[in-house]
Amino acid sequence: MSEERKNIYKDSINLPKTDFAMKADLVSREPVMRKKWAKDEIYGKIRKARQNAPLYILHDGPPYANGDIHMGHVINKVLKDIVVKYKTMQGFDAPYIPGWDCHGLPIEAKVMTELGDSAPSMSKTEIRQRCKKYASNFVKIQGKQFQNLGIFGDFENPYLTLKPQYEAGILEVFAELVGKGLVYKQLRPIHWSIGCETALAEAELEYKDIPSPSIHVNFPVAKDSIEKLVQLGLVERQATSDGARICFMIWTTTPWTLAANLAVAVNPALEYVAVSYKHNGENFVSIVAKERLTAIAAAGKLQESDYKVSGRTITGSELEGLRYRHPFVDKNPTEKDAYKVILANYVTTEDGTGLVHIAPGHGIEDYMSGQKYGLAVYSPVNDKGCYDSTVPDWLIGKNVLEVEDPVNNKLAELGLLFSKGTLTHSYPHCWRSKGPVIFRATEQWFISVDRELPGTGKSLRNMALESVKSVKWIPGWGQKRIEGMLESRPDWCISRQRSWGLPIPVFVNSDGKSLLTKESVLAISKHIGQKGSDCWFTDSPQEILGKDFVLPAGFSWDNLKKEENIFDVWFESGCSWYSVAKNAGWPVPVDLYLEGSDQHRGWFQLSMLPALGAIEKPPFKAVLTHGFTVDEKGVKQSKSLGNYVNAQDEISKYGADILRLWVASVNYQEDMRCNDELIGRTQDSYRKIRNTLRYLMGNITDYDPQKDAVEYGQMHEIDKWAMQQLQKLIAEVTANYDEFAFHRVFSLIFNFCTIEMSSIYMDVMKDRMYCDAAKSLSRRSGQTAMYKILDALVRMLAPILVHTAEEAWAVMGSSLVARGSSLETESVHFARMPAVDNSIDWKKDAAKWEKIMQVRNDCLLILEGLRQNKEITSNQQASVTIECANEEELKELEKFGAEKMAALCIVSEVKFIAGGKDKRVVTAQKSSHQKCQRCWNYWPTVGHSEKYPDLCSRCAEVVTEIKN
RNA sequence: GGGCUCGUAGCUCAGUUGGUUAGAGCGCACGCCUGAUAAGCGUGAGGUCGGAAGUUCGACUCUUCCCGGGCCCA
Repeated sequence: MSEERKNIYKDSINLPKTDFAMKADLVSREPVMRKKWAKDEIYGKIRKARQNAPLYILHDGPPYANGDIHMGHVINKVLKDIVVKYKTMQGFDAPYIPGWDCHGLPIEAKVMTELGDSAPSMSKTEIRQRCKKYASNFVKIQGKQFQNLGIFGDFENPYLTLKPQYEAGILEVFAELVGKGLVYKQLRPIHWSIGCETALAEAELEYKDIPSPSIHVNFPVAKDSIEKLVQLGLVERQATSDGARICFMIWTTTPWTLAANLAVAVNPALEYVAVSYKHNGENFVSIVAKERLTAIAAAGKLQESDYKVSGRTITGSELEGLRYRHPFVDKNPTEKDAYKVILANYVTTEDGTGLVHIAPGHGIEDYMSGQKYGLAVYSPVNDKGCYDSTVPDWLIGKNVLEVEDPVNNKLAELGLLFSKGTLTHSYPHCWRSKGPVIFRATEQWFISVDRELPGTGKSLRNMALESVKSVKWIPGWGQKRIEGMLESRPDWCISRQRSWGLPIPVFVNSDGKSLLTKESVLAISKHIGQKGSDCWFTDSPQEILGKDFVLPAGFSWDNLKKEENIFDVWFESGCSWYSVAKNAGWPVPVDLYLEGSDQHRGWFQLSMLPALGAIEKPPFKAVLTHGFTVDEKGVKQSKSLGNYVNAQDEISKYGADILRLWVASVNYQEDMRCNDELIGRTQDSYRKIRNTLRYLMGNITDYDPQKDAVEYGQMHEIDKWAMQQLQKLIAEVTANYDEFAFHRVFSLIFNFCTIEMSSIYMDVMKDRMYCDAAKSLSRRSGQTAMYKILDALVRMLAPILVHTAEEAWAVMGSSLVARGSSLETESVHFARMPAVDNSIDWKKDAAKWEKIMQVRNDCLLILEGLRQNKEITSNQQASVTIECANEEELKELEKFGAEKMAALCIVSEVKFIAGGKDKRVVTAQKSSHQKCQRCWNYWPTVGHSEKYPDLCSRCAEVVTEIKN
């Protein structure tokens, strides 16, 4: 055959042609697209286009305005964007207003570090200005980084917790809570830096190993309780008459807190015994945990022969309520009951005696137990770390860090110091003064979760536990999780002793009485809403409250002092449902909150409480949570472990669509394994999807859906099959999008591209698309199917592959994408999700096609045998005989047609015959026919044409037509 | 230590109310094609379902315990 003739044939073939490049080149292509979106103000246009559509509100949880974004941000924001884009494509008006948490300690701490030595000379207002600048800078940086992921939203007008208007919203919610009597002031232990005379947050603590005193102390059991111990059988009556000192033995590393001791805690489940021994010549019987006996004896340098253990063992729960005498405080300094044994689960046998000395004013657990047992929050220590006058004379005025010896000496003098040693352990220190931190109770503001709201008969806790049931939690176990947290949570401490935040709007008069009413808060909110919270530090009380504000009795303008506590930032972000929704005109509850599962304790819970307090409704209808990234072994990622994935690097290396596809491909409800390799592997899936789109596009360049469409009823059998598979795909993809099961969406689409399209349909269709006459009905039939598949695929991919879908949409051009609206032509993100064509019943033919595909698989397997024996190279060279074991099957296959089966298997020819023994038998051999020089098929009709003896009759016809 | 949660082939996922030899795709190996070509097709090898015990005629699916992760607390 001459070269010339070969070229003629090749030129007569309809090969795929498209501008949709095989190489994605996402890294350089994506930014161009984003610029165009920004220039065209696509987000604003989408909003406008949907302005009369039903609302779907996903309310963004504010990330902290600090640092570059990491994988956690990527997952969270991409998931949100997929939801928003999908809902938009389903016809909803789904706005997305991003927000940032701007106040709080991490920023203040960072700024203080940057300021260094100049910090102490600066005013609060100056420091706050720096903080504001710092936060605003990161809002810009992160906003840019989020948009680089292809996220659409109102990034020009995000909600920021530092905006005056937002702050006013917080105060309006707070006013409601105040009005309902939920806000109160109480002592509570916090970390206190003596050097800086300030409260410290967890983040301001530095843990250092230091030696501390380690002492075992005997607390004498009160007389009536000794009798009880005898009755319990723990102490022998003999011992009481022998004059032995019966004691509860405790262990502590902070002797200075003993002065504030109000109780002794035991674990209800642990076993306790009484041990008798001699100490400095006196007889003792001490109650200790059985498990700690040996260690205690060793600490007191007792040999095994030196002590005797009571026969009986009792559990801690039996000790509850027994009383003791304080070793050196004669009279209980508080108004409330004290000096008794209480129960606490946190008491362990890891160290100590199994009995824990409790000072509710000097430890968080102590405080919690104290609340439970109605103990006072006794904290006889002032700002400078010195005892006040309520302690015994010999301690008054002394610095608590310098009383180790006096306390030990006093205990020794009383004969109650069982042992004295030192212990090195990790202890918190102040990050600025570097000195050890103490726990000390100061006055804090709380929101009560157990007080009843007026007129409801319910507390916030009751309401929360009830309303949790009306919220849809995705996944479902989220409900159990948050319920557990709500059941056990203490009152919410909302005050912080810092500068960078919204001041708690409280005035105090000269008697120390607080001015905090619904009216006062609302008045302040009005002022702050206009001037911002800086005005709290600059304006006078009268300016802040307004001239017309009427002071309640007992207050006058000349004796009002501002408090300087600020709100816990969680209260600020917990009011976003109000501040943001009010401004945007959204109905509350909103449709969806979507955050990491750590927010069950955080934002979800702390949004519910203010909302329930203010409007008696939860702020959301549904809450979706995702897990966290772990490394390839499933271990938490951290910079120190070196298994950290830098999100910025990944984005700039692979492009946003790869990251997005990765997010969509994994089950976010669990931990997500993540490293560079795993993200890189997503490229393989991406390429398969991209090439599928490319091939479909290439085959419909000469197709016009307006003129060339073939009706479903007129379509080729195999095209009908493809159309049916498409309907099935659309139904399943949509259902999974609706359930936020994006990894199933991915898997469905990807498998559709790989199996139904690439491996079956597109392979089979080559002959018809390339070789049939360009305008033939058979080719148009295939094009119609391919067009519909392409169109649907691009739409279904759009929420995930935002850039690639847009690129495909653009290449497809207006002739292929127009749907009446010019906006739809402009961007795929205006388009609608495809809907199932109800006139196509994909379920009806499913069984038939399953059988046919089975036969096809049998054929391919036999052909592979021929190929390995080198009898054939391509399947086109083979003739296949299918022997059917039963008549029904034979009929069924004959009805389908041998020619179609040959096309489906891409072989020379297929024969169906009756036979086979008990199952279908497929045999194949090299075809005896000639190869058509145009279509390369070994068809019986090759040579039939006189004019083109090297062609099959189909090709001869097509070529003749072209020549004419 | 507590609450919630996860553990199916190298990877990402399916496995319906417990029921025949545990599936898919990717990756890998081998082969084919060279008219989707830094593409495409086929075949194959890989799990006994984290481990142990139990319930059951029968468990990846139920129970208990253990091991190893994660989030949140302490």
